[in-house]
Amino acid sequence: MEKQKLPVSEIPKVYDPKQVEKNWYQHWLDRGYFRASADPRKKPYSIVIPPPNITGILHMGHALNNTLQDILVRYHRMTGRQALWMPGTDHAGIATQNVVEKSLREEGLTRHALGREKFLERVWKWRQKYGNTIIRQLRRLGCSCDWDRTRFTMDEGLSQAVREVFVRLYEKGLIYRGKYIINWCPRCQTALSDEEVQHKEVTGHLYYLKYEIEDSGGQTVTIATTRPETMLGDTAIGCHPDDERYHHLKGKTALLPLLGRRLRIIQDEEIDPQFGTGVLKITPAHDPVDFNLAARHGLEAVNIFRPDGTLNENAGPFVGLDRFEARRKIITELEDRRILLETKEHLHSVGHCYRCQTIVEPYLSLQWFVRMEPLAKPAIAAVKKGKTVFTPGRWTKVYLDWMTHIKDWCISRQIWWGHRIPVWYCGRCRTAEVLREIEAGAGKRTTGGGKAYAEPGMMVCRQAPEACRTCGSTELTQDPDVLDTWFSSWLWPFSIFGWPEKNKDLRYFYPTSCLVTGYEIIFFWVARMMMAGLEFMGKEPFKEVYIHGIVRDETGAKMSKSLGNAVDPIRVIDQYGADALRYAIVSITSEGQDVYASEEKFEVGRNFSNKIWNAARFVLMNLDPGLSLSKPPRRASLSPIDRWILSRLNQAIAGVSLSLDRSRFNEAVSTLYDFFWHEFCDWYLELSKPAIKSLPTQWTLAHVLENTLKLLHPFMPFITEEIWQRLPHRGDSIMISPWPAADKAWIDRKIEGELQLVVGEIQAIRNVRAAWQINPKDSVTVAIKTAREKEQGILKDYSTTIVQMAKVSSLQIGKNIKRPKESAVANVGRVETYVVLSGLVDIQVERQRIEAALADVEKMIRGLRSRLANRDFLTKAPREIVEKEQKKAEELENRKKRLEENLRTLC
RNA sequence: GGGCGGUUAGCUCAGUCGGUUAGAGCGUCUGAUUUACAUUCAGAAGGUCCAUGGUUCGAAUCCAUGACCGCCCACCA
Repeated sequence: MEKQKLPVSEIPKVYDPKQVEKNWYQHWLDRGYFRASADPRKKPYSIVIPPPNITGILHMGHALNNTLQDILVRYHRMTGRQALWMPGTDHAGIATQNVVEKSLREEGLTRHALGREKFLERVWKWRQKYGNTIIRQLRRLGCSCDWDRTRFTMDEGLSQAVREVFVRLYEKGLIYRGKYIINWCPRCQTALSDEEVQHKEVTGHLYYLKYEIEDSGGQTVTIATTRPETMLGDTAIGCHPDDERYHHLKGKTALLPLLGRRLRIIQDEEIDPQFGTGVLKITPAHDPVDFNLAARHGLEAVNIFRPDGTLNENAGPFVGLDRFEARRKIITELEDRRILLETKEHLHSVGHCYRCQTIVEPYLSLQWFVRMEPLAKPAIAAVKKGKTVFTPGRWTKVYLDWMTHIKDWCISRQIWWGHRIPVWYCGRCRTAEVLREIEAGAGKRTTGGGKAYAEPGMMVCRQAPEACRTCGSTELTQDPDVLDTWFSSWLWPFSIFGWPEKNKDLRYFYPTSCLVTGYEIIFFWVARMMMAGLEFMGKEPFKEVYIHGIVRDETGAKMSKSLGNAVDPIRVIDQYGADALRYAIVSITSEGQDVYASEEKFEVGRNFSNKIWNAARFVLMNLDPGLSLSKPPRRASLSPIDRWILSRLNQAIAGVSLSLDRSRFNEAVSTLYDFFWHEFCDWYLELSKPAIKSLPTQWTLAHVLENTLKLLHPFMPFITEEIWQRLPHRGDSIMISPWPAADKAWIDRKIEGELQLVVGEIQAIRNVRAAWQINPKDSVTVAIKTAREKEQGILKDYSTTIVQMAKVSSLQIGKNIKRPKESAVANVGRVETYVVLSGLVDIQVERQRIEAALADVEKMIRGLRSRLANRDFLTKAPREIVEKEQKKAEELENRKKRLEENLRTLC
């Protein structure tokens, strides 16, 4: 974009982000600055985006997550690394299917009515229409992803990687199929992994039921349960073998109320005698504990639910009822028959579907699983050895705990949108008998020891086979299920580079440098990527995992669209600008803590943008057209004030770089805010006004501004580019300009210290003015004829400057006298009003002021003296601390003397 | 049941290796305006750093115990 330099007078007073953001983003795209490719001359820096769901709409969590990534990428790009940010989206199996099904419902359609193929066409269409919303929104945020490389988890290449991984794991004996209790969502009608179930504490009820013992003359046993409807599937009852209360039940049989089924009475160590009555009803098909007990004791499993959560034929008179309705009916029935003895409130946690919040049902069904333990071992080792580091470190433990107690991963989903399981079955080989055997194989783990799981007539292939390998039949059907969404996401860090093909990008950019994500997907995603990366690439997928907090609203609720409390980042960008949003969200994110977003935070960001804008406006207004930034003036020609701000600048460069290297984003941004606003603008800009015609000062203004813009660029890319383009810069864009290096030669602690003293003096004068209650309107009398004038060196220079600025005048306080008309005074700006004539002092007030100050100083001196008199302190504290304190004490003594002298002269 | 995080100004929060008189933003109050910026500037008020005990010359910071708030994990029938 060729930008005509506006005459300064036409730079608007208020920063307007709209056009600026659009133009510069397009400029960056046009010039290809986001692109990165393998370049052996440079060090790589790579990040893969946590792929947002295609159903996603940018929320504050995304804004935080992606701003942090963009900061890292932009920073490292400027430091000269080959920085790549790989973007992409996730097909989000269940979530997307739900969305499309919902839109079908509005048309009065169901996916079943439509059929699998037609339905998938609809999903693809939906994806084409809405699936890139979030990508567009990320661009508005300013994300510098290499968009040409954008991937989608259902792209052909990534799908191929999925099949490859499935087959390899299968051949290694790490994938098997089996009939187990899994988490079933009756609404989505699919299996869920353990991680996809959210447990919530709810107050339910504990029902005490009376079961009759067979042939015992009416003896009964009382059993406590939270889910009475599952009694219909009971096939046994049990107690702890050492529970003396129930020894008389050994070998007996109980009778199931309502249905009259005969129930074995078993003993098992796993049954807790403390819970309820100590007797457990055993429902193998609907409870994981019971399922295990049943496997040990050879009990039959009776399934009483249909996939949609209604009761099936096994439920006798309750067939067809919904599970919760059935619960109510059964309770009433049991009450009527006096089988329900007691109902107590009971706090327990109930699993909910993470997609639709329906209560999840433990359900016995045939599913595919990944055997995780062998995969977890290297993933544990890699983190223990520090190959991958978590920031903040406390997540290491969370990760390791989960990995150590890892359970097998249920990967099949009974939905249509996703990667179809690459398994085919031969209709001829799978006779009714074979199928019965498979069905009957509940609980038997048929694989292990490196051998592939096998079923007659089953083929696991990378491509659809033409014919059955055993009998040659072409009567083949593919497994109808699809894979868990995360089965493609866990390959993301290498599948996006074209794995299994070995190529330059993979070699150059893998392992990636940093993964930025929230803690809610450590188990879903981070841990599994570690396993996949180590298994298939032989290397950890990232050097660092940066875990940030969750964005909440002011009341602490997790922001979500459904709660209606979400602050829409796009609205914030429209209203305040992307830079303001980015600044705000970073400034409130301290390491790993959850953050609370609110309107006022974005206002602070907008105000900061505007401050930057106006400071730049001032500098540009005063810059000599011939000034060259690349030709620094001789050091001697710089005023002490110039040298002060240059020193401060270099401290800021060092501080910001260090903070970024340590991933302390909020620290970096606050350093910049303080430096820019409270040092550069409040002091330097004001003090530069009298010297504004001086070229060295102009150079300093422009130089400090330019370098601060660079430091700010990763955080606030748009406004920094806009201003930088108006400066006499070199190069095409700030985003590819080199990151400033802190030049130690410029850091001058002496000048900083001395100017701090002067600043202190000015502050003291401000205080005097306040104490005297001088209305500056009346009292522009300005002088700094203090003792300081006699002092040597910088202090004197500085005081002189102020005197010059102020144009000492002899106006008197209290009279409404017009301000002097000298232009110099007008130019002085705000500083002028701070400086006040000494001499015309209310002696009483001044004495009070000095006495108060003296008291303060004396108090501090007492504290210091007692410390310095302490032998332990002198011998045990580090020397530099002691020296610092001694110096401080001296300074205080001097100050005290001055104050006392002032007091004497007053009297 | 296990684990993690938090408790600092009226509000929201920083506070690194234990070391000056504990900071910021917002809010409140007082004042400023020929100004790059009212999306601005100056000033003031406002603190038992959750409690108790310990370590230390020195603790908001380290240790122990407890309280309260929040989160995560677990086969809490």
